[in-house]
Amino acid sequence: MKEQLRACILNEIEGCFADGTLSSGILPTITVEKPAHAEHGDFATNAALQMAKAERKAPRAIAEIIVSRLKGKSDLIESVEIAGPGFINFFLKPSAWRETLNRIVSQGAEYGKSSVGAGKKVMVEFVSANPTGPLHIGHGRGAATGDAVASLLKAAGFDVTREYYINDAGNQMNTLGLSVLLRYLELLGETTEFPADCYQGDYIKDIARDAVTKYADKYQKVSREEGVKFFAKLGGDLILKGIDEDLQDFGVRFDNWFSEQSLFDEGKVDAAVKEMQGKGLIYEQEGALWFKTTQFGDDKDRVVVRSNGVTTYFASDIAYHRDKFARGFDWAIDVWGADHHGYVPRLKGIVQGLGRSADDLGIILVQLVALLRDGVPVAMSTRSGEFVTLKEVVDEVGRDAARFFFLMRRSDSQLDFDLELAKRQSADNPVYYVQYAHARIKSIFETARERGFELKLDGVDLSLLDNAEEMDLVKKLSQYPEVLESSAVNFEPHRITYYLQELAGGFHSFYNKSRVITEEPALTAARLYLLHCVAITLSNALTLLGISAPERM
RNA sequence: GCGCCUGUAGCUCAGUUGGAUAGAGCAACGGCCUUCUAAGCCGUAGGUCAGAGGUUCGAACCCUCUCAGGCGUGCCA
Repeated sequence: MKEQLRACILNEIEGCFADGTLSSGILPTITVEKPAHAEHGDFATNAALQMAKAERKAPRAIAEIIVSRLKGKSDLIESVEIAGPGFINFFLKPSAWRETLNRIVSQGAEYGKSSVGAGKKVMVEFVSANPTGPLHIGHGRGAATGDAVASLLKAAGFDVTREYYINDAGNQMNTLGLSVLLRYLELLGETTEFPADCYQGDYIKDIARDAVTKYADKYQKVSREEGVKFFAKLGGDLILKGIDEDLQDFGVRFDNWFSEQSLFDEGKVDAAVKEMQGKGLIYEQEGALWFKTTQFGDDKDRVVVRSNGVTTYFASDIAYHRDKFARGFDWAIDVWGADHHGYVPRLKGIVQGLGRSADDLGIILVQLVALLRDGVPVAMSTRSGEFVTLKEVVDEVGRDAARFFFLMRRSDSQLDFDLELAKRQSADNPVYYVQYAHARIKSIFETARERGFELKLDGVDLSLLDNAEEMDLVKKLSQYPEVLESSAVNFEPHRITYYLQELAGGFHSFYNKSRVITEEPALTAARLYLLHCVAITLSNALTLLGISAPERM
């Protein structure tokens, strides 16, 4: 709708150049947007303001010229007026708005999707937590965000792959192996000292306990080195399996799980380092190899291979991102905890070092979650092992509420997650507010059916939808595709949660003002048609976020 | 010290990428259920957009500085 109008305006401006009423010949970059106040029309453009300088004319005079040409040119437009310093306000015909409803019905579950992505291959990599412990609530926000962004991009026409990068190489796996081994030995009666830098959580003891029942004292007899290695593998596999289960319960499924270790096994780390050396981007100093990230705007260069010959995680990152592009992805999106924001320049450096644009890597930073219970902070500390896991949260408040809460705020701002609020079945709780709207509509359809009204999709007189609440709803529905698109390209799923609350609010207002099932069959049919469209749109948006649209509540 | 992020109503946050009189939800106050789900609706009140300069027709948004908070700044991951 907006784009049609924009095209129409630009067309008339070109017309003005052609017949000499405007002379600059410079086509302005104009905005067409929904004004904050309804009295300013359905849409407004700043075209005349933008052209004032180049045309050396007063904005209002330019607006006059454009408006005079626009008259009668489009069957969308009811009226046009010039306002304020030179805005052109458009009032569209109600019939133009109502066309949205037919589009929604014909597109159904596809309504809102677009093809701006043009099939571009994009990988969204998210969660990627070390397999050294269960997912905690912070990972949950990353999971919800990554999954929603992936869905949004898919809906915007991108070819999306979801990937989990498993950090199964390096130090932390040894620490895991040692942690399990020590607990295992403890259970077998050995008195051992459990170091502070080992993983303290009870899940380590659980793994050790299982190992005792399964293997008895078999691994008490082997060398320490062999024991650590064995339990690192055992623990890593078990924990990863648990992570996968927790994610599935949360409604997140990955297309691919990518092992860091495989990069080493397949020689990809060496190959990546060699490639960068070949490009002169890696140099040696004090026995270590350094990557020239400063060349790409980083504060300092970063070590790739330490002087003891061991590679850093950064070397893996080079190899991993090189591999992503080698696999044919045009665009790589990484979702990180915001505490890693310092790594943005060096990762952008990798991508540029690979000969690509810095924009080929998109990074979404997800801020901390502050867990509350009735407004009181819940103590969380990874150190002591007393963190709140994603599973606990999902078990307590449910998948839908958890996902909605995680997505309610811009990802780079901190989030307060109140467990009691998330469970409350009242208006304070936005999840229920939105889901209730959907369930209420379904319930109306049920009642309608009992009273002999079936949903009609043909021959419905939509012009009967003319009161304020109905028109507001229709307009709100028509915004959905734009909201979806901007939400996708900006990685901002929170816009969808806001939109959902507005759409649900529009419905609830309508519901309280007007009866759907009336004595007049034509009006009833028109309103059912409208609500059918609301239900489709609510369901489409909720589905995108991984939240259910319940039939009844 | 340097770098990044944040600062909008009492609280939690939006603000369509620079547009017109800055918006929601909680909380507060006042109303609405014999009628399709009150898990709902309507109304009132609430603001120096941290502060100061600058850019221009026009700034919460862009630039500079100051203040406050958070995070980062390893040959750790």
